[in-house]
Amino acid sequence: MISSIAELIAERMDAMPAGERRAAQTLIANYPLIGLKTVAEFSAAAGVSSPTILRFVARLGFQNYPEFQSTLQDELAAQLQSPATRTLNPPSPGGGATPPMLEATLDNMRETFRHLSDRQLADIAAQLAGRRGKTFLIGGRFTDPLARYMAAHLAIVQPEVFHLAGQESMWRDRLIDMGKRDVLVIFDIRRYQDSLIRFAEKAHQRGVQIVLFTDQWLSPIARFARHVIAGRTAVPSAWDSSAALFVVAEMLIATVTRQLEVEGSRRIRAMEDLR
Amino acid sequence: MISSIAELIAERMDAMPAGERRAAQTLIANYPLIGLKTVAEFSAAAGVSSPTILRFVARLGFQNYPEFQSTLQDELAAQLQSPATRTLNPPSPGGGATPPMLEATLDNMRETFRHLSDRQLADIAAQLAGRRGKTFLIGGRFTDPLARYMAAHLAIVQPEVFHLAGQESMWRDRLIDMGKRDVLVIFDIRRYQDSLIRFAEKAHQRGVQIVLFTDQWLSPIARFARHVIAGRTAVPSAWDSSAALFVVAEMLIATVTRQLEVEGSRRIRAMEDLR
DNA sequence: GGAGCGCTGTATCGTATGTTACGTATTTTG
DNA sequence: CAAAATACGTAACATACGATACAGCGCTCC
Repeated sequence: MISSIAELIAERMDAMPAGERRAAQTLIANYPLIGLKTVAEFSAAAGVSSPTILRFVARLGFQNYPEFQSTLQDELAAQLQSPATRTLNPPSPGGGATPPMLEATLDNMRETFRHLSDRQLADIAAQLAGRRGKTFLIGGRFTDPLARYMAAHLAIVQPEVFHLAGQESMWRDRLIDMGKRDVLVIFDIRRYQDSLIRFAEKAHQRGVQIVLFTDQWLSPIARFARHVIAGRTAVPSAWDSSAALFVVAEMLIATVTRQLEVEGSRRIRAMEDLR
Repeated sequence: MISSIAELIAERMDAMPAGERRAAQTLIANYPLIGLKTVAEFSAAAGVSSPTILRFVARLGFQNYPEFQSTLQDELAAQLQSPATRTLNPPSPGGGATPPMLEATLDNMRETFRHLSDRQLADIAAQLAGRRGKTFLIGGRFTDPLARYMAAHLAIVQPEVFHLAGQESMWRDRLIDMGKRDVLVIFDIRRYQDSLIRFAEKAHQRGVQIVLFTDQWLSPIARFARHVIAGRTAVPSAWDSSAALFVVAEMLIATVTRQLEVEGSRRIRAMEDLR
């Protein structure tokens, strides 16, 4: 089974004429980036003419150059998105091999945070801690527990935190209470739920600031969101993993708590007195 | 010092208008491949028009789109040629190293799994997948969302999965339905809740098999539990982290799903038909 | 409430890019 | 060694891509 273009080339290289073989070699040498550049650049790097490059990709079975490039890009995307192939990983102490699923989860978290700036986290935390308005949280079928988890914590350090639960009609009616001073935290990963999208749109129209937790393919809600957190979800399982989003949520909780330290601890003490 | 485009974007994202921010987000979400495609494809993915994409790259300081693409390619080339620098020197967009909290969370997971044998996980999964009895899930104040999350998934691949919600009196009465063929999954970390402990004890007396998710100090429920999963919870935050337990839960969900593959997929198909 | 500014999308334009035709060079074969 | 076939590059072509001008719209700030 031939999976990558590199293999395909290696297999047919011998059956190629001299010029095309040079093209093949230069492509392998700096794989796959040369193939993503223009035909002119490729041909210059290989020291052959443009038509030779085109004949080369034609011989590989592609209809035209763009098709060849698309395939290369897809291949690259697969490589980048599953860093499982990465050789360097912190060696698991104790000698026991870490299960693939844990491996993937840890990678997901690292990847997620790699694309998440401190600045962005700080901004979101500030928005949540800024006590000017109310905070609403809601999630989809599988992610609603994350919304609950976050709500459970935030509700302790500050007032006016509401988790939107129950039937759609229930929380849709809560829109009436939302304004531009308020924040709506939404969790939505594939398959994106229409009800949530509609809700987000209406909230957006009312000027509500939306913080979206989604996957790397971005829920359509991203269109309405002030802040978007894109977590990696791919794991060797029948389900997507929300673990990375969970960790981001915990970090936000921690940051918000720290910012509200003074009032927060006062609240907590008052709460304990109430028991 | 700004080395990657991702950093550059993270820094200027806030100063961007809505449309360009959407472009930035989609680029970050599938970094960097979208940026290597044509302007038309990029704009379609971001849900904006082509000129917005061009204004976006212009704002990043590039003279034109090809220049932007070249920079992305160079960056990618550097990454591909030395995969070592990728993990050792993770170019986090914020410019800083991995945040301490993420560091601690990752450590927690590794530690948690180090003390968790495959055998134990397999046993628990078998217990959950063994379809002889019902499955109940419940959690404490902060961990109940984890119970919900697990219940949401398990309920799809097998029947008779119940999350115990609402007031204490509610689920206490459900004890009547529980017997020795049933499994009760409990999440309980500090500060351990009396109500949960009482509930676990009564369930144990009825012969219910208890699977306990707790922290490293072990909830008192451990005494009644058939299986105990002790997750690390310490992080530099005012709160404990449930992330490790979350990951264990996800892994169990995955394993159970795999074991029930045949019946599970039949169930899923039947469910989709019902829509 | 009105005027000004800034952002965004539509439509058009110029051009760089991939593609093809054709002539020359090079190798292969009888 | 000659003749044919294949390979390669030059040059002309068409398409699709990036770039730009302009108008509509919403937003902010007097």
